[in-house]
Amino acid sequence: MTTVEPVRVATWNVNSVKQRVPRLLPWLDQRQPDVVCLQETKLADDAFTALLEAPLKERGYEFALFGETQWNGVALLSRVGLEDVAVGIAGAPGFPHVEARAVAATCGGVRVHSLYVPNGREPDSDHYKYKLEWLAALRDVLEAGPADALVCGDINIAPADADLFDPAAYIGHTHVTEPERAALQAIEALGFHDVVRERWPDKRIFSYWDYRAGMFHRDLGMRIDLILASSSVAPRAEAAWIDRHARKGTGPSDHAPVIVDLDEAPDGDIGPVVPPPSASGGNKKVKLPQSK
DNA sequence: ATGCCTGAAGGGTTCAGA
Repeated sequence: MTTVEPVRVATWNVNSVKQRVPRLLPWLDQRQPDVVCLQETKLADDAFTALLEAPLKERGYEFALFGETQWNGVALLSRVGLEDVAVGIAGAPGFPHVEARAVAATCGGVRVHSLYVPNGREPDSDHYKYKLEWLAALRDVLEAGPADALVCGDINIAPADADLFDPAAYIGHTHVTEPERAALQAIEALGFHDVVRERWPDKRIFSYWDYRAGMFHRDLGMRIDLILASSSVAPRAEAAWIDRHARKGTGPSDHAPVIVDLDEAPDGDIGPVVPPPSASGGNKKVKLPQSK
């Protein structure tokens, strides 16, 4: 079933949800997202539930979790339905055990993936190979999945040099190598659109700033947290931005949330919105906004 | 120094992050 309501979707690497509760709950109240993908929760599922079940339920959210005690951990919050939850990426390798890096569900008619892609550490390391294999498995899952989909999360790849404060400083490092960017492009070749970059083609926009050395205040960051919308969903993206405000102040994550507002499903999915002229009598004509 | 912060585990320090 396809939703007819506008939906606000966000993704945020919170760098320990336990430490971030004083920022997360006010941010939910302020931004009112309908679907929230969290990464680096760093909390086992029972501890997450004990910590957040009450405040999330109070705000109308159901949630799906894939956590572990120390590292990684992803979550998916939704107040527009949470169906067919899938934990992990089928066919993806572990390191060596399967890490808590993916959870997906269908929310308001859209398949939403909350992802924490492996870091890669050093090019050609075992961890780097793991990252590339993991991304290849993700691509296959997306190819086999529903057409209406959103890929959200800490992708740990800067799609282009414009997504780095100092491209020269990153040459030879992970997040920018050709195989990593090719893995992202293989996902985009399925029809996925980087909706934030498409909305702000020339803007300096980052989603991560190192805690050290005043990097945020000097706006020296990277854009590695992405929302990719499938070809059927991308036209519904009415707004797309990075919520830099959430990186300010006391006790922030080192990542900022990324937010996309989806307008209601297109006419073809929900029937005509405007009645035919013969049924509208003497209504004056109005100029409709051009669809993008 | 070549990780300048931050967080987790668990122990008085180490590993991880990008």
